[in-house]
Amino acid sequence: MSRAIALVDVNNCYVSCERVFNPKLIGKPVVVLSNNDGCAVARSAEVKALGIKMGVPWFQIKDLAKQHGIIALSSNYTLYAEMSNRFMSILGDYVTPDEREIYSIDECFLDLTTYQRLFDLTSYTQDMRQRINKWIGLPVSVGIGTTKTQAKLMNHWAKKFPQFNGVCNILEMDAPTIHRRMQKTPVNEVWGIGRQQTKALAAMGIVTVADLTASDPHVMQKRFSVVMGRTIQELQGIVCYELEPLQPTRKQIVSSRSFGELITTIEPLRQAICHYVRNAVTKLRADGSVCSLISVYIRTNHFREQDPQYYKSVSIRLHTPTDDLLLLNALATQALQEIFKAGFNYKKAGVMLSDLKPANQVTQDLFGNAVTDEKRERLIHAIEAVVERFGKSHINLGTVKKVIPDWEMKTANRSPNYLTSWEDLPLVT
DNA sequence: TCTGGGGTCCTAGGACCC
DNA sequence: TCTGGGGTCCTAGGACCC
Repeated sequence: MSRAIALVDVNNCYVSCERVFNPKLIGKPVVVLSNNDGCAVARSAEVKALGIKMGVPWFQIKDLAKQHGIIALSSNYTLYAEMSNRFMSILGDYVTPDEREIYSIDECFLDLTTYQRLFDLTSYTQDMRQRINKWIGLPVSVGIGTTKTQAKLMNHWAKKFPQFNGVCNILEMDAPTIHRRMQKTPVNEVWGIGRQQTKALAAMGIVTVADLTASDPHVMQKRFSVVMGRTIQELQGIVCYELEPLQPTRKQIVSSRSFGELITTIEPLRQAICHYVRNAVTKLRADGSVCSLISVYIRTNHFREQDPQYYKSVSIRLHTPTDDLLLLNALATQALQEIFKAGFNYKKAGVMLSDLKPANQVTQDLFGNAVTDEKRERLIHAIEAVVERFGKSHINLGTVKKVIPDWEMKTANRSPNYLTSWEDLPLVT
């Protein structure tokens, strides 16, 4: 029995969500705009038909929009998140938790391998589509393949060819048909192939999905990257990416925003940064994490090439990981003062919290640095091994490092390199 | 005049330390 | 005093994704 991975996604997600609550928008050309109403981030089918691309600045299409009666809405992410929860929860009725990977706000991978025995997968997923539409009013498409990359491609076909009626299943297609459709699909539709790669591939004569699928993954991996090699294998049906049902905890939290107007002085920047820190710390605490590094950046408007440009960021490392708002705010303000330069028109600023760790796993080592329980245990074992081999008088970080070669020595240059006594060792709680 | 925000992964060079 | 190698950290930037 072959593996069967489905990708279910909401068509024109943000526009569809808005239509659920305002049915007058149905059948009309609608766009949803980003913050500051800057760019189009979602387009209805009617708008796509006018040739308006994803992410175009609103001011560039304003005239066209007027001409065709396009309705522009500011985004409402709280609403979209709520609709997303309901969508994912309905999918949860069809599979077990470890057969579902929530990939983004509007996309979900499902492992349907075992369901092939009991159901026809096309009708099974058609049932999902209908239920989602009936219960929460969202239109969805389904692509089914043996790998995630194939499922993504099938999802694209499900939208592109009306005869599929929203579900495209590669397992039901014969090889010549697949090949013919791949020949007609441009290579940039493949998951992981962006603008730059498309250009580089075109220079080698690879322009369609069929071309890429026929290429040698090992040769291409050397020429491009390991990611490219995997993408090709996945297109060929060789699994490189497993389903990841458990959301990995994120590694950084970013809070940033463009300003509606240009800023020249430090005070409004300070207020903005203060706001971003609060925003990021709220997320940090919701995750139950603490951070060890805070970065702040400010920049001018890079679209205004005629203006003098400035971009500067600075990071501050914390001795002890924290989620303390006041402390992080003070550090961010200090960072801002370091990088601020008068004489520029600032357009954007941001704060990044990184080196995140679960708050409950963090303790301090004898230098006052935070270590996870796991690391501390390894340190203690190493020291015990040193004592056993060389005796107590030889306990120093250098010897410890001989026992654990990959032990991080980053504290060695700021703190005493030598332990003075056995009693200095971290306590085991 | 007006051009989003939040992520991941990878690479490279310079400063600095042992 | 001169030399080299190995390592970390920081900054910057590029590529991709939604």
